[in-house]
Amino acid sequence: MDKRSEPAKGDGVYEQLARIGKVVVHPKRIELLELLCQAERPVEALAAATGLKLTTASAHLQVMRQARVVETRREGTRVYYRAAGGEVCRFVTALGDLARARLAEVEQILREIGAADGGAERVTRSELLARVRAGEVVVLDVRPPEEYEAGHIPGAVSLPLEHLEARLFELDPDIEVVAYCRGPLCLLAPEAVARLRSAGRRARCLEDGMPEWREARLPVATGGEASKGSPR
Amino acid sequence: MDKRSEPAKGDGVYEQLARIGKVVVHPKRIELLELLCQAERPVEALAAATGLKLTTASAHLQVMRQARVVETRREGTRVYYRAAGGEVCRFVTALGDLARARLAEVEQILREIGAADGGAERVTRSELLARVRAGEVVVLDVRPPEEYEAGHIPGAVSLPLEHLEARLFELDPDIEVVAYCRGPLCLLAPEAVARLRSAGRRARCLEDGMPEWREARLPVATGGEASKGSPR
DNA sequence: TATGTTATCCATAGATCTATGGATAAGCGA
DNA sequence: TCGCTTATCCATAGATCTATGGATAACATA
Repeated sequence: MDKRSEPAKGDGVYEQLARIGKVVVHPKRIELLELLCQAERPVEALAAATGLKLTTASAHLQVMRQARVVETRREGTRVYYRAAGGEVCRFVTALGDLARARLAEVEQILREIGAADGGAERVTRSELLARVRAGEVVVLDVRPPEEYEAGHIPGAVSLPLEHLEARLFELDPDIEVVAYCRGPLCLLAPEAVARLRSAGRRARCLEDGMPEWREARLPVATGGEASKGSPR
Repeated sequence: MDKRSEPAKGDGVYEQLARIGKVVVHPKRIELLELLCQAERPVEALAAATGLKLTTASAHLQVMRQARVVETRREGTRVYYRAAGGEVCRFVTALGDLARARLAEVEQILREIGAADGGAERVTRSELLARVRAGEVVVLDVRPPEEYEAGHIPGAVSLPLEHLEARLFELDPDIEVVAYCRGPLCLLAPEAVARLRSAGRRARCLEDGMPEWREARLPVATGGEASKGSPR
């Protein structure tokens, strides 16, 4: 008669799968999950990033935790949430791929917002590897610093979108820029490329983003940049 | 003011993803989707297979259709539903993988029902390929005939679980049997293996099932068997 | 111990979802 | 055109989900 304990409820396998499905039925939860696939964050930051009230965000996170797709870590008075493993990111990626493939609306929206501008001209991962090795391009990580620190392409420069103009001088004008961000649905890199181009630079987006890079088993670096930033 | 038309509703990208998420929030819809990843079927068959009333099944299928994860084909008075593409199956697979990885309950349930019995002793796809080439094993497709016809491992014998005992004589007792079914969550192959063993045969399950085989880009045959069954 | 910060818990009103029976529609064959 | 089969549409009652404000809990620090 154990009816209140959270883990069990329906005992069929499909009821269990639906527990996870529940996570992706709400737009904000998908957004949260995508953020958590980039880096861990405290509740407050997640609420701010998604435009949710603190209590609402917390409630959503509880749902996700019950489904075991996120885990937490406490640090003082703060609780850091993170994706509970590679399968989680793979699942979100599969969801995104499916949506892009089947829902014309998605591509449409991406186009309208301008994210699709680089669609035909994205750099493949293997091309990037070759050209970066040859010193022909510089790689730009335009995500927020905490995501960069949680994992980035080795050798990439962290330059969050909001500092792009201010720190433009750091980039050699004669070398092409390849920007990347969270993934195909993320607008950061396309926006960066647009701005770089209007500043007269050569710039392109990388195909996909960090999760896909990781998934391709390519090397990932963590922590701050060696050359700049306080190593705190 | 266009508020009733189905495709648009929320226009953010995440609202669109949630349209698809909605499909997997209900256990029965996941079950339907998994069936549809194996073969197309008319509504009535789907209702029967999942234990739903016709109208309820139809309602679920409408939801899935709105999300564009299934497509239909009309044949006389019957409407055949099918998964809307490879991304759909990939998505369901990712969901299953995630559930197995994160929800201990799933493995637990599978074990209880007996599906996990072959866990440690499943045959990998590459091993199967090698041994079947060497003529050391016979491959058994224990799914319903319509699923076999929609796509099976080349050379596999169709022997639906319910006919296993009746047609046991067709199998050479001296050669090992490798059975496969829909995937890691499907109970057909494990059950078949259990029965074969209790009949004194050597038998094992293939890892995963048909969708994963397909996903691995291995060859897939369609239609009935060359040797038996009307070729209609 | 008192205070402030960060997050969770709780109750609830309003919105959304599900199952179901009855009516309707689309094909098929006589 | 008249049944007959298969599937969809419609209205609805009951269940479930979401957002939110207020209370509570867990820490840190003075």
